[in-house]
Amino acid sequence: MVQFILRVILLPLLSLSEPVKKSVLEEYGFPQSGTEVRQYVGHSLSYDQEKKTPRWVIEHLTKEKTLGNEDRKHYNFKPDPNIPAIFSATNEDYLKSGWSRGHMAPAGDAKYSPEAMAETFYLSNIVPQNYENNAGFWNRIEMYCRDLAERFDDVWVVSGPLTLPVQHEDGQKSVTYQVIGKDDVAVPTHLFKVILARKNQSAETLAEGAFIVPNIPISFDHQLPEYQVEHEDLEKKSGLVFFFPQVDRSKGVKNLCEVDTCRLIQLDEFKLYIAARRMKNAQNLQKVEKILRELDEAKIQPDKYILELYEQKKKDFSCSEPSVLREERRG
DNA sequence: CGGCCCTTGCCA
DNA sequence: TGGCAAGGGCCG
Repeated sequence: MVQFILRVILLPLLSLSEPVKKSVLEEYGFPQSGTEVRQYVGHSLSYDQEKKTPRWVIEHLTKEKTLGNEDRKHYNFKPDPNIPAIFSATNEDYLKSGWSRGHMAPAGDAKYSPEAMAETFYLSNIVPQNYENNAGFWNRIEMYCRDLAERFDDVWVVSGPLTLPVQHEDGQKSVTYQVIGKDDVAVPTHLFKVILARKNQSAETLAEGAFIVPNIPISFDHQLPEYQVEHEDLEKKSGLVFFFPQVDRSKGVKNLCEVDTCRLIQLDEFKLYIAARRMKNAQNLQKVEKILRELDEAKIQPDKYILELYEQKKKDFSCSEPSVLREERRG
């Protein structure tokens, strides 16, 4: 009888007062990693709350999206309102830091939509980038991607920062990277880009290239294939998997630089492009003349497009009523 | 195209 | 008065 009372009545009571011990995980939850994917009009990203930069940014580029007249001059960099302030970079972090605010999803890919363009200026889409790299080599890659969208129907681009290890003289390896501003925004040692292109929605035409670019000045005599790496190599270095779930890879993927050119614009072409841009925006005859003079000094032959612009501008500035600027030919 | 910086003008 | 937004000039 005593045994019965112990076993059937007391033990259950004891176990009720002393329930199965919960794990710390169950009791307190777990650290919120903040690795969820954020969706914007023109791009999606995973944000790195420690580094105060994106981890990766993906965009779907089409020929249509490269059209449009939205002007980046009307937009400013600002903290992403969707990211808690303690995890966000600020403009002050970048100011006089020696590093520029480099877009991952380029503003030039968002000219079709004011919302999309405004969102590319959120600091969640920005990493500290070397000035010359940003305006030069990286810019040329972005131009190549837009050009690629002319030849392919769908282009997906994944971009992001890397902090890669270096080997020291004693053979040991370590990861070090600069941080800037009061928020310690991480300066990447390298940037990566994965470019996937497809024609006519057919898996047979899939072509991909993966690239790792050091965050330093890279002159115009360098070309994209120099920085191409194996898909798996980038996955290993970045800790990311670039699998593009919406894309059928079963038929295999070709090497982008074998199927397409991977040719970046040359210095003369670049200067001509810049000159045409400036010509379009020039507000008086003196500036227009100066642009042509500088081209001449650089021994660059003006092309038909820029000469047409020149003639149009001359007319506009001599007449009292400027004619409406014609539709631009170049994106 | 990619950026920086200075001036202006507005408002609390 | 100081801070912010917009615009213009400048450079690669």
